[in-house]
Amino acid sequence: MLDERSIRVLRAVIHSYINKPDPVGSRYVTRKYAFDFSPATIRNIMADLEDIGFLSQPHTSAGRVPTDKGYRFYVENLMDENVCCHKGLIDSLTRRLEDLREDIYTLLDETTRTLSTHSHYLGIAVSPGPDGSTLRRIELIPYSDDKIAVILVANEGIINHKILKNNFSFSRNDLNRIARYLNREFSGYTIKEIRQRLLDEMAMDKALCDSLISKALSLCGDAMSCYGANVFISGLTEILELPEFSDIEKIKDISRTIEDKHAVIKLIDSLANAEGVQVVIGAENTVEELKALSIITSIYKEGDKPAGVVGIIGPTRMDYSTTISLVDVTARFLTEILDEGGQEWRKER
Amino acid sequence: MLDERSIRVLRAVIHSYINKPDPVGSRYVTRKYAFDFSPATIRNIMADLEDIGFLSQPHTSAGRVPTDKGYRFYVENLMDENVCCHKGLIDSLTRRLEDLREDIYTLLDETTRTLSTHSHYLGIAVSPGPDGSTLRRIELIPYSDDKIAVILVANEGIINHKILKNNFSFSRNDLNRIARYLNREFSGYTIKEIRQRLLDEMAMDKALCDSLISKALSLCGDAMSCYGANVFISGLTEILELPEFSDIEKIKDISRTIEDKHAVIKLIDSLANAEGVQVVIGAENTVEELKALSIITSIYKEGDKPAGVVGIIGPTRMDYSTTISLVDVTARFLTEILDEGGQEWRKER
DNA sequence: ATTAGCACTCTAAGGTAAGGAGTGCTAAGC
DNA sequence: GCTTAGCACTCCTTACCTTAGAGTGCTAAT
Repeated sequence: MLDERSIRVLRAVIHSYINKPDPVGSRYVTRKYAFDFSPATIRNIMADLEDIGFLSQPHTSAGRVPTDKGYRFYVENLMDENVCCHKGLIDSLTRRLEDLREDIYTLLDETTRTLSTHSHYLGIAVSPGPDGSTLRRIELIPYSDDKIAVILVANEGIINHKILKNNFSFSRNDLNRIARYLNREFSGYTIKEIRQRLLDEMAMDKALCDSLISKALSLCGDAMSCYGANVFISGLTEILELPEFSDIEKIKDISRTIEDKHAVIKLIDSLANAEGVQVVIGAENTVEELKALSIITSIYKEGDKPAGVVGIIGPTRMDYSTTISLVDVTARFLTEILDEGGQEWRKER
Repeated sequence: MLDERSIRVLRAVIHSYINKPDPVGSRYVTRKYAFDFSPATIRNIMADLEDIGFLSQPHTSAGRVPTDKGYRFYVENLMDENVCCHKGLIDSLTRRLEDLREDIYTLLDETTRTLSTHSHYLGIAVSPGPDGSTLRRIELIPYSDDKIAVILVANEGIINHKILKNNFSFSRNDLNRIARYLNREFSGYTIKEIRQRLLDEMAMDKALCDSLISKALSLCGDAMSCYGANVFISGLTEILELPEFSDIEKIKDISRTIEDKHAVIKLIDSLANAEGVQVVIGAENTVEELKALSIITSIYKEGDKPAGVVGIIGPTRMDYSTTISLVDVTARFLTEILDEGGQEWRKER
């Protein structure tokens, strides 16, 4: 489809533009990227690339700028794949996450920080959703006369606590018995499975009436409802430094978007199913406010189950090859950390 | 020091500037604020106010702008105190915090959101520091072969969990015994007191060697170390709308500051000791990046002990009287909510 | 003590011109 | 037939100038 020369030119334009967001002209390309042709020839090639839709001109007498389609082609066909030794990243990840491997919230928070300082874009992470993670223990603690603290300890270091109104006023003894029962019945299952079983058993139990058990089940159900995924985003300071965000309006768009966690979760969820690194470029995005941005994500796993998502949000002219491998490495790193924690538990079980 | 007329002028200038950040001129003051004097007279008065340092001119032929010192005088002497029926605020606080009263983190997060939407500035909150809060229960849960999840349930709905490397490998039975011991010994004391007692007892215990107890104590000590205050900030979108932040550099300053939680905590801590609403105006601030901003805070309490701080960060030309009472009302509201939760517990004890 | 009048200052906005970067096209060269 | 030098053309950017307007400070009159 494209001959060697066109590809060289496209690559040159993209690299130049990634480096500095100024339209790149034919003369500049010949000089900077050591072409054996004159600017005029390059101009012809560029005109062709514009016809295909890979480049565009901000105005008649300006240089060329890559389009989303151009980036897409670049990412899929002509990226340098060899940028994979993120020594610095691995180092700081290891250093910063060493002590956190069991508390996934702090861990993800630190991860986004590290991602953003290394990429100079926004680092994002979504914690494992409720469904996938496996319950280790459930603990019931009397909190006040009519309230109970329920603590769910799941895999991946997730600990979720919740304080519930207790309509039945259990004694401490009751609570212990309920806790023992719940642990016997449910630990080792995923939250999703437990929810399902709760539904089943409560349907059955309607007739049957060991009231303590049915109360226990309803308690457990309450505890697991609205136990949602968490979003972490950091690096606003980083992207404020980028020339494309010298316009306040763009910053407003972004800040609006990232303050609305629901929107982010929805966005990320749509990418959470595919294996490997996902790249969404500019207008491919479904969220209006982010159509000027690119998103690179990858899932991390716990054992063999997908757990959550990490990634980076940056301008469309981002340094794809570096950033993609950055995200890739980070996701693998997280998977590894979670595995270490998980193995012990699986062994124990 | 100042005659009636000067005060009227100062108030007029400040009100006008708060409303719209344009230098205000003598003619405008006479017209808008119905003075019986000519612009020339007002000019003379303004010149006097400038001499005292309450007003200043951006440039020779511009109107006047209040200085930090001017705001200070305004806040201390001439503010309308009567803006105190924040019906809307109370309503949305009540509505949004109804179900959260036992989980202080979510509660504070929602509080900052509410504060920022109502004030259109940044809402901030700092959760109770470790020292003041009272331990209700401590719970030890085996997490994996060599790790223990320690869960501290404190007053004010704080639940803090932490996963510790367990160097002694306790059996589940040991853990239960340790937990029972710790609860008997320490529940009802503040974290600060417990830390102190731990130090004392461990010094004594060096000779004495009921090893389980000494291990328990060291475990407890670990759990309580680095259990720090948490900062919540929201409303970036709000302040982006303000005309004074049309300059990117200012936004950078702010975003740098609020991404650095340590700096914020340090800042807030310096205000946490005084009773009532604290107002820091512009350059009175010690943090370089915030010298263009004002900070209004108030402590909220749990029982009679100061628990944490809530407040608002905004431009120096903020609407002090409204904002101050907003913060005041919010702090009282939090105190009330925490009290409801606390009373039950104190009764039970 | 107050104020009308006036000269003066400074900014913000608009308009024009020059400079420059880059293009597309054409015609000549290899 | 592909390449390229040359050239006219377009459009943005910048600087500079001008003008209008808002506001001041001073002075002299009330």
